[in-house]
Amino acid sequence: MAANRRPTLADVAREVGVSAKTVSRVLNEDGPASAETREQVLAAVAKLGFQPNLMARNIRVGGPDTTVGLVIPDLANPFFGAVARAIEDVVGDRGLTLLMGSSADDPERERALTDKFLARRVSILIVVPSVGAEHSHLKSHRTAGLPIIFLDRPGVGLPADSIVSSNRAGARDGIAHLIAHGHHRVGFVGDLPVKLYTRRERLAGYRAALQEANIPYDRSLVANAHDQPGAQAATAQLLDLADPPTALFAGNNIMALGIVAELARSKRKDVAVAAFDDLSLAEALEPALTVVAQDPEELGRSAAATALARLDGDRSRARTISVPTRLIIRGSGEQPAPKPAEFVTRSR
Amino acid sequence: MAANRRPTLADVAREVGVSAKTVSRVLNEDGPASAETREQVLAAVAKLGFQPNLMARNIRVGGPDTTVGLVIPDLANPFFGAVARAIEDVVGDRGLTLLMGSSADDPERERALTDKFLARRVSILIVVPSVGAEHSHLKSHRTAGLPIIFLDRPGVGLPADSIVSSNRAGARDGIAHLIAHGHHRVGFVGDLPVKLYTRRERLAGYRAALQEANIPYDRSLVANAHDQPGAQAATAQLLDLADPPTALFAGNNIMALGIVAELARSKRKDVAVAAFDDLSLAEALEPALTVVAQDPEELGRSAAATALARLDGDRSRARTISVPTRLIIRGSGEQPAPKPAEFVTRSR
DNA sequence: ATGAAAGCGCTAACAT
DNA sequence: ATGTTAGCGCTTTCAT
Repeated sequence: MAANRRPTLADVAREVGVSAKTVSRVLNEDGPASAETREQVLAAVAKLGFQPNLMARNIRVGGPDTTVGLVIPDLANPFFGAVARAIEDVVGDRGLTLLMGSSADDPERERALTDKFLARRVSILIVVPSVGAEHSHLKSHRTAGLPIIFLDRPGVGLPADSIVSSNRAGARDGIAHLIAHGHHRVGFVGDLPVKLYTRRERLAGYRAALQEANIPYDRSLVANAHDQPGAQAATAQLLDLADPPTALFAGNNIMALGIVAELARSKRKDVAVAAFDDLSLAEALEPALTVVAQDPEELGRSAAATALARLDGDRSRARTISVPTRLIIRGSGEQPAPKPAEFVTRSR
Repeated sequence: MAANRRPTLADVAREVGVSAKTVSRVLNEDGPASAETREQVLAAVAKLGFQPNLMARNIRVGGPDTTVGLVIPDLANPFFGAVARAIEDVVGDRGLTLLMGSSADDPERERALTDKFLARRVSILIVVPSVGAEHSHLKSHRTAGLPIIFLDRPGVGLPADSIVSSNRAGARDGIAHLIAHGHHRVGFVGDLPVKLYTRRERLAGYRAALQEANIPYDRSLVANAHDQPGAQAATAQLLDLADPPTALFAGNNIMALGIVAELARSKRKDVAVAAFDDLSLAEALEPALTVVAQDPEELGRSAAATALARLDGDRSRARTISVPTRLIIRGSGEQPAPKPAEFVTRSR
């Protein structure tokens, strides 16, 4: 009825009539133990419902916990879900358990979470840095041998391994694809805040592609949004411009949802579209959505593998690993650009 | 350079020239402490990069850890991601940290994960039971006062709170919608294994709707798949039957992806479709996808709230809470049923 | 306002 | 094959 104290090693030992150490030995398959003792101990464990206190064990053993801490911005974003699954697969093979929590992209929550993980002595810390977060406080842990990996975005104030997508090149490829189909006015719908690493990199790729095609950068073609409804509104606004874009590029998967939703709502099939990051239904859209696909599995695997190598003593310089993206052409980028008659011929 | 030992309370105490207990007092804002001592301690903590060992603290204090353990089948499924986010929001307000891991729907991995959580003395355990898992071993923990909640599916062998969607009624509504538009041959694409609780409940809803409309159950219209490609293949097979379905119902979000993908691939717009669980792009499809939407946020909130009530001493009988679904009609269910003459000619 | 000693549950290092 | 002692890093209890 009442919350009775949980049984301890000593309780089991008393039940059987042996010492605590003997029970410990049986449970950890440490030193020898007679078959009879073992059985009695196991029986008592089952009878009492004993569950070893891992915290007490870890504190005595001194080593780190067999746990990997992962901080992501949003549990509900399938991109991070895929990354997390890949990490879990890799570290699971080493007997490590993945524990994850979300920062909601808030530096304070990120700090609180990492502190909790550190206080729990995780073996590995993998963080998707929040905008505005600073990481120099992790320096001592890193020098003390704790592998720290930044994922999707680089950390700030701490030389540590980073695993990122090749955002700039990927975005450039996507934009170039649109330009190749005759589009000179390409809208960019990016996420917020504008200081976000991935956002900046992808916008840089956008500008690079324009430059390569000798198309001037027009600030009014760049829109921002926090979420899908915002992206939807931003799309509507862009298309409402006096001199509107004939093609749109989504800065991430959420922005893509907004763009696609708005084009479907307004029944606009004449706008070419490409998006950064793949969507599960991209192929079923009409036209099917052309994307710059990231490789979340590879990001996760690479992060986990790098961390494990560090755990095994790799003390080489911190690396930044860039995971390539892949342009998947499905059709939405090939909507033809309207005849130039529409606007004044621009010099080139 | 080498992995130097992490500083402990004693190290900080030595640095300042006070006792360990004084440092402890300052850090936990326990007893009194002179302003000067406090500052010195805080300075030393910062200087040494001291991070209290939470495991050591918990072991001494004896209470449970300020942690909630969540076991889900798949980190990359956005449905569970949304549920997890809702749980985190609720328990976070109580200062609890959500830790989650995935069972891959494997009873053994589920057991290993729950054992780890128990060994870490989580305050709350929330589990999406794997198929074939048995939970009577959790009984002693529950009687010892640990809140245990089953999510999405009921547990086996243990009376504990369960939070589930109203699967049966939801599926019935979805099927009834298809039948109302003239469809008498409705295919069901369900996930595997067929023993899965949600799968069984939704199929029961399917059968109930047929019965209410006096349509005989035709086993050949029920297909199964593990994943999206499987669902795609199953869809193709169903449509290839001599007497094919004129409407399809997806048993979950993944199956829906497969059905939609296959219909897009084969350019079949004449098949009516409805799906259990919403998809992010459902509105942008042509026709837009009619769904029986679950409420993952409410599932998560409800699970968390129930758990917290238990933590606060609620000792009432275990409840099963059913979270209603909502039929969202978007058009895909209203494709007209073909005239009976049509499929006679389709003898190829 | 601060400190000393004891102990949380467990295991390392020595016994026997 | 098993038991004893000490101690992990922290907090409780009781001093001072």
